[in-house]
Amino acid sequence: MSANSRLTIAIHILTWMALVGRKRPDPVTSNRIALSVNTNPVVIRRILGRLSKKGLVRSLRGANAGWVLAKPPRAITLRDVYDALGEGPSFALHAATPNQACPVGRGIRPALSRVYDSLDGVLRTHLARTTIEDVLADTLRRPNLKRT
Amino acid sequence: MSANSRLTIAIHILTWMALVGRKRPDPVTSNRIALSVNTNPVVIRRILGRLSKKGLVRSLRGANAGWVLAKPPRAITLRDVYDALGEGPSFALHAATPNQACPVGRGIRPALSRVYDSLDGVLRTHLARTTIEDVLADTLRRPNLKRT
DNA sequence: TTCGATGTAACAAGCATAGTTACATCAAAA
DNA sequence: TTTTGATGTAACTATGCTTGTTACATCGAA
Repeated sequence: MSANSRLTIAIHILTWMALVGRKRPDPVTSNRIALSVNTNPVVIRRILGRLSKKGLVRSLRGANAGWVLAKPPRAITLRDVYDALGEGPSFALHAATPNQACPVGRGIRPALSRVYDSLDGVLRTHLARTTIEDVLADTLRRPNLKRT
Repeated sequence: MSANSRLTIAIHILTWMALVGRKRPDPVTSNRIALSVNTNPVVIRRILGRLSKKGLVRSLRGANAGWVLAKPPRAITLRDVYDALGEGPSFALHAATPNQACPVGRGIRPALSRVYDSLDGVLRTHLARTTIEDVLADTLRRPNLKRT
């Protein structure tokens, strides 16, 4: 392990909401979601907060409070989720500034930034090809064929 | 920040070795490399160790000891470097096993694994298109045009 | 007004990362 | 054969991120 699991949790949340939303459109609580994800409701709310800032979900308050999808599952791509989380790039540059007196130390950071930016673009383009609906369908496909 | 910088350091090392190797093919020490990267020689040796296991560099011992590239810079792609480091995937699955009594909790991990594996493939395909020679060329290009 | 959930701050435990010291090992050169 | 300087790796530390947790003010429909 080394990376964080926030994208996984976010997709899990949205996929679960998509499934539940098929039967009733009522808002769901962070508590119920946490039961499926198996974590603390605050962890769920933290991520839902980011998703709501980007318009993927909405929170309702008062009696019958909770969360609802702001778009149909087919209109939410994994790229939307990735962008909503606003994580930094997958690869970090140097922890300490490299030697600026060295030609490589001077020029490597901009060169690598370009590589990493390009990678991020490829990543996001690829993520855009899968929707929450796709993930839900794939998630529900497997458990049925229980033969090994 | 959040990700590690080992890929950055590894590429820096190889790029620096490629530049120095242009003038003389002599082995270079982890100490000299560390001066360009601005870190501790042990950090350099740790990464060189992984690169040598995958045949990208070779270490020489005795008098005049040090490191040399095992291939020309044009024959080393960033995918080779990425693979040599053997880092895990960019996105982690759940820290705690999701609720297996829930259809989503049960099926989401295999579904996401497929997504992440596919992402890794795209990533590596893209990395394969850039060589250390390319990075060196790009690294040396900028510093000359010092106008702002 | 009540009541249950949101939204967020604050803190703890566990890990990974990067840096550092120390030292055994090695092999070419003298 | 001895010297010498660098490799290769273990061990430890400081720092920061991640996740989990408690606590609580805020909100708004019933």
